[in-house]
Amino acid sequence: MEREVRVRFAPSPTGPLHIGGVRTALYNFLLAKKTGGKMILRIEDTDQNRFVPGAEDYIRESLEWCGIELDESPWNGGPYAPYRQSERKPMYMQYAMQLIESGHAYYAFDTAEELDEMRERLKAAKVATPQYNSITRMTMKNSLTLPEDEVKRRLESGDPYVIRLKVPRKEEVRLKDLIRGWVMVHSSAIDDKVLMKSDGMPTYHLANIVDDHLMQITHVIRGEEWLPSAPLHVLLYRYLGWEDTMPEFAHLPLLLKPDGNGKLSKRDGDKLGFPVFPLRWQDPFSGEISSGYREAGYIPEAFINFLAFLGWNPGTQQEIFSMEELANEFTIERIGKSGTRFDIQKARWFNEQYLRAKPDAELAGYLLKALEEHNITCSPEKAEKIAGLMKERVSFPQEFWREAAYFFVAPTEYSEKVASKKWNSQSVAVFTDFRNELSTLSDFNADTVKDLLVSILERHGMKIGMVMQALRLAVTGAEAGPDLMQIIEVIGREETQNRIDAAISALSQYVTA
RNA sequence: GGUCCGUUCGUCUAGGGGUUAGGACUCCAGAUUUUCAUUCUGGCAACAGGGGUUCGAUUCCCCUACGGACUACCA
Repeated sequence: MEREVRVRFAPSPTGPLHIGGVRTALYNFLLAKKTGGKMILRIEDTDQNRFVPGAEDYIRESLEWCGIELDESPWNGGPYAPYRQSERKPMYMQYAMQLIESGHAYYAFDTAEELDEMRERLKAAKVATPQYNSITRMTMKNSLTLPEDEVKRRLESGDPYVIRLKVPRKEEVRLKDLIRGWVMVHSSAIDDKVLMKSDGMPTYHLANIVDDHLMQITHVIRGEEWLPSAPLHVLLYRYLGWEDTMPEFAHLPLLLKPDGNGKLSKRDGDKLGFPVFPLRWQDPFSGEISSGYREAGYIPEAFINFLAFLGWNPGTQQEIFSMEELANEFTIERIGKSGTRFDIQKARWFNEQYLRAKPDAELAGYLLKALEEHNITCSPEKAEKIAGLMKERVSFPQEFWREAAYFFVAPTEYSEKVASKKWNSQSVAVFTDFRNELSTLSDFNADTVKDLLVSILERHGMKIGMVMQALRLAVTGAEAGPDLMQIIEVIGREETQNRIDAAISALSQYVTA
């Protein structure tokens, strides 16, 4: 009997959700969606010292923006609630006790100073990896070395203690990773990890295994940084007697810096000028602001498409995928093994593709919003037309306003380059006729305006190429843009005439002969 | 340092014992356009190195180099 697929994304609310975390969440979601399974979100807040206000809301809002839907979460509940580890605190101790009783864990009373001392001592003795393990634990203060009655006394008197896993001295721990195949680690490389902290909270390792088991998780898809501790997790499943329902593991390759070495960090975004977080974030302590993809103008579907391809591909030539399509095509087998260098250029390209695929009416909304902020009124029809003219020349929605302001505001500055090269007495003569005869047009649209211009040019013995750039300059002040006749149609007859008049007087110094 | 993971164009990648090693982004050139952009066409550009195995390795194995992660009472 195949179990229903149940995957989880388990972030810590210690700050804004990193883009790598979003990808991890996405892959989990995709697997759930493909298999008709369930997607669970669990908040791993076992470290009270690292709690950051607002981080949990940020996670929630980020996933919503991305279109990653949760079947079970702290916010919409589920059959295995609660979904916050801090609220599950009472559940963990019994499993730690179970491990102590079966001889797989023990109490340890060492202070931080004593631990430091031990590590220093080992370092001085040139031990490669100073760690609390099968050998060193015999020199420390724990229930393996202390007399039974002293352990009892310490426990009863409330001495601070932790519970550590008793990792065997010599044992091969094997683990099958869906992406990497069999991974083998010798138990001597694993230290006696703390399972229960002295504050009564479990560590990640214990809480994670207990919750994944209790929540019937079938696949653990997480970042590669967890691979080294995965064998430890296998041990935990084994000692708890849960090995037969242990989830499958898939460790995702990391997202790397665009340049240089190392994994992608917050600093890289600042340095290279792109966001590393889905949403804008203001640090509640320092007030520092980090930019987000949403605010930068990325369309969530494009962002998701881009993210999906960072380490995964469908094996076909198709690149544009909706969430539905991604879910249909997704398989863990097609996730790559090697780290992925982050390339913002590709994200931008995806955004352009999505922007161009959107209907003009929808795009008009972006423009309308910007216009509102600038106190400019505009009909939806006009905004739609402008959006249609502009959409193939912008990468982000906010550029609709930035690049198309001349549709609403007459130019106050003119491109020096075009003015000096194209503005002359001949073109001024043509424009004078043109602005006057515009009034004679009974039907004012791009076609009739163009016909008029062509006939005037014929009269002057000139070709259209000789004046178009100058006319564009007069009307928009810019060197480039969409079809000029369309622009004129949009801004209207009178405004066009006014702008030509203004340009003729403003650019008179360029007229030489 | 130790353990583990990885290595195909600048980047994301397909492929896989015998291929002109394919695509996408970027970049360059040409065509189209009233300009710019779009679009179209074309171009530059890769199997980290050394040993094996094999008739034949980019593909399989080993070593080296390089890169990465981990090495906390953080996750």
